[in-house]
Amino acid sequence: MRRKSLSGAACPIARTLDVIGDWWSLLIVRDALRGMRRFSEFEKSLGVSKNILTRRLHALVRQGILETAPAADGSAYREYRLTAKGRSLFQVLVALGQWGHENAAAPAGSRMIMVDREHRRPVRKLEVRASDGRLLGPGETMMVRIGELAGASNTNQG
Amino acid sequence: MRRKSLSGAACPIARTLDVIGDWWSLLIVRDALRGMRRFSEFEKSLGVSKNILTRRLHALVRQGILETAPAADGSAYREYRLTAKGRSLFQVLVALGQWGHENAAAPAGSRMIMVDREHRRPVRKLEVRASDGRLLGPGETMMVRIGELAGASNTNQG
DNA sequence: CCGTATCCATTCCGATACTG
DNA sequence: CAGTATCGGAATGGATACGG
Repeated sequence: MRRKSLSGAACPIARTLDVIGDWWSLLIVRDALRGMRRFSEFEKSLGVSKNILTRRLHALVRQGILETAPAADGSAYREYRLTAKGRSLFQVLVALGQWGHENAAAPAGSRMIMVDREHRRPVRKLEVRASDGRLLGPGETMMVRIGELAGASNTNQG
Repeated sequence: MRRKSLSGAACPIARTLDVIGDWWSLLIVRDALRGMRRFSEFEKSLGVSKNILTRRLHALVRQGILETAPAADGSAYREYRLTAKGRSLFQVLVALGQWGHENAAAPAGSRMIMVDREHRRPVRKLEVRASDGRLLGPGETMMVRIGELAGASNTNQG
């Protein structure tokens, strides 16, 4: 039988899960927060097949989390942008990232990226300094507090 | 073909979704944070059939989010308690609740409950005062900030 | 009360092939 | 590049019946 809808639940947690409780949606939003807009970007990042990417993208648009616009590069295609409603999922992703960081082992060699909380995009140029003021170089690590971390990597699978 | 596992993903968000990305898990954790421990409590609260509740419960135990212990009431059965790992999902639920509160309409007449952040349980006795110091009574509402809110209701579906 | 065991319907995901 | 159209396999959810 069909899965029960929770869209009318009194609990806001349940209602949220009804909207973005599925697997791919949050990963798409994550990538969108990183600045991705084009179909092929999502496809490459997620390693998902076109048909289900299309389905998820359309579902997110239907729910007002993404919106389409003419592609910025002038091509005949559209791009997918987060709405305000979609951007506000940022907090959810921070919490998920933080939990995973602390409770699910990362594969060797993986790295985090920093996200600009104000502009809600990945920070591409960043100076990181240790407590003694020394500038950290590539390969060095430091602890960061929740809220500064949105989690990500440079691989193509998640 | 089979859904790809993200347990080895470099991104902590993806790893988290691999663990608790499914529908029921977070709702069970939510109820556990409210103090529920017994099979029948979850069953009644979620309105889920026994067989899938069993499946989800066991999965959560396997992943170290819940653990079983002899029932506190001395009966022959077990109860399910959150581990530290499970309790730390609190932040995720707060974020989900906050988003739903702001972006998914609540049905008429639904109410929120307050959660004690330190003990991570619902607050059963609570004085709520308006900015002028007046004590709010039943049926009155006020805005609360994220972090004070974990979302819930008094219905049996979510 | 707390499950286990079946059975069925639906949904979801992935591969592949095809199109403008 | 950005999809659409099928297809099959697998996991999921729900109903129900049964047992300790």
